[in-house]
Amino acid sequence: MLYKKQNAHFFLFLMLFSEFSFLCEALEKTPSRLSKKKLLRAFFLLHAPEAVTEAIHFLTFYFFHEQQAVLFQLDEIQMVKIIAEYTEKDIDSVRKSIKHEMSGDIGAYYSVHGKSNLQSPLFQDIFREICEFGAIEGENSQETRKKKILSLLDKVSKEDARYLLRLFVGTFRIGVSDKTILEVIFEIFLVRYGERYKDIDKKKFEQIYGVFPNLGKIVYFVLTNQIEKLLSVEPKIGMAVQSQTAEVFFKNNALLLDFSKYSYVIQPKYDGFRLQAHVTKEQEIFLFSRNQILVNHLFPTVAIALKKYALQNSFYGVIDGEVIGFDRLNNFYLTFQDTAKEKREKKKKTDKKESIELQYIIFDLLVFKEVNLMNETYQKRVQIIETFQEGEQIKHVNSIPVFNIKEIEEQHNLCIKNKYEGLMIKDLAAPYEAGKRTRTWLKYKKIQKDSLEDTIDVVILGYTLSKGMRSKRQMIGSLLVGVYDEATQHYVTVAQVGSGGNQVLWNLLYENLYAITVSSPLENVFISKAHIPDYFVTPKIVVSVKADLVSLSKDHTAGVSLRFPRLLTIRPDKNEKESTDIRKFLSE
DNA sequence: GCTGATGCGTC
DNA sequence: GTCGGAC
DNA sequence: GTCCGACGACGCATCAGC
Repeated sequence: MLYKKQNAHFFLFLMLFSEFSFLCEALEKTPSRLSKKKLLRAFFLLHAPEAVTEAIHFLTFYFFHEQQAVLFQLDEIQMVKIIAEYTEKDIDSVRKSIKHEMSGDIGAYYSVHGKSNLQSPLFQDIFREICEFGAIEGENSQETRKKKILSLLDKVSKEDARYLLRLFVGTFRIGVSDKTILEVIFEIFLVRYGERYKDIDKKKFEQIYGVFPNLGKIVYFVLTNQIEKLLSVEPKIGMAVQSQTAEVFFKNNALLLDFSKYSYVIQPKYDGFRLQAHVTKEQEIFLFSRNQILVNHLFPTVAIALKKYALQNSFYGVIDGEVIGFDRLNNFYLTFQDTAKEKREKKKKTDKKESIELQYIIFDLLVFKEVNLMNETYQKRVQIIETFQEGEQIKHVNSIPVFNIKEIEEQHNLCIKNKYEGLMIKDLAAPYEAGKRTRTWLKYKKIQKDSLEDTIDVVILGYTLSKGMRSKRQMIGSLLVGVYDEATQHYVTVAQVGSGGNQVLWNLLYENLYAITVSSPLENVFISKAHIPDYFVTPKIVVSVKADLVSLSKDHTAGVSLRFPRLLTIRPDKNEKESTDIRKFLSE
């Protein structure tokens, strides 16, 4: 009996890959989040902690090779070729089948048409092999990747390959993400340790995850009874904290603000890149992106300037802020697009304009020396920042107190006039909530104010089929839209629109577009290679869309394009030539 | 060595 | 980034 | 209210193929 039990435990430690893919399949089929959580919990409790850790890493795309995140760099067309070759089918028919019958899901295609294969390898072996993708680079690397995929396909059943292939193309579509997994881990904790740690709630778990964003390790601590270790997690200089983000502010949700109870400040909203800077006691600099990726190599000048700043202020700790290009000569901030050009990878600096620098605008302080400030009020954190002296490229955000909506409107007008993206409204009493989108930070962008003014009418030139879950509700994934150019009598494209619009609208559009679908575009319709849709239509139907701004474009044939386009409604009252001349909105 | 297509990561 | 759908 | 995954433009790096 004892032998049998030990044996059973041994067996469970050696989890099969098929067990993992069964879990994925069950999760995918279950619509209810509650049921998904039940499935996950049962799975986590059944398997050994080491196996669960790796399973969670798999589910959250967390693969490392020599401390580097693994990138698959797999060309989707290449993937189709591999599958076609392996299953001895014609490439074009495979491609078409994936698009039309499988909602763009290469994994689903393979689970039906793949090679039958009864083997089921150990999960940990597959996991290890996946990590090895991180070592592949350079010339002929696509060939090496191809071989690796072929060898993996040889090892797993066609059903199991479904999630493997989805991993490579970057989507699981099982309706489970980190938040759900964290909840499950918390529930396991509650059952096991709830009695002993009565004051530990879900919020505490979220806080831990916020400063220690590694679900695999968190579950390992819980499953191996290392609760004290887990609960003592603190933000650590050198380890990225999850960024706090803001909710959108609308005129009609201004009720979120309670001026009688709370104090608020506004700050200009800079249209650059979020940057979290860590300075160690030894003056070592770590720069992290919004998604906790180390980006020192992208902003070398910021790192140098920060070092000076730290030295000057005897500072070490963790800072949050925004990095944005600034033209010193002409005294203006660069557009987002231009700031992006200032990022440096391996590129040489030859084209660099002398008067342009990257500024780092600091707006929060999470750790100062040995002290964790995340649970202090924002007021206190800002006060500490203001005791520091600004540096050459290192600036402090300007906070202005506001006492009513009218003042917010005034400040908003001012910010727009000064070419900021808008403004941020921050609650001075709030702590820093790592990884949360909170109402203690609100973003108020230009578009939210002048929504009517910025509505744009465009004509539909083509459409592309929807993928994944969306394909269960509607045929269309996105519309290729453009404008009519009077001067040249051409239709030129300005955007693809796939966000916005409800199911009813999209299905109505499909009915209308189906009837005017043509096999090739008319002669006066100009579409670049980068935007060839699945189907072309005769220019006829006009829709109104909303966008944040108009920017210069290389790929859209209008020469300009819409940033963050979303669908609003059909305009049956307009004909194909009555589109908005959006060039006049170009922001520079 | 150049070009075009594509992935990755930012917003 | 925006957005709608499902819970 | 929260979570999830559809969908967008764009710049840079990378690599296949010429």
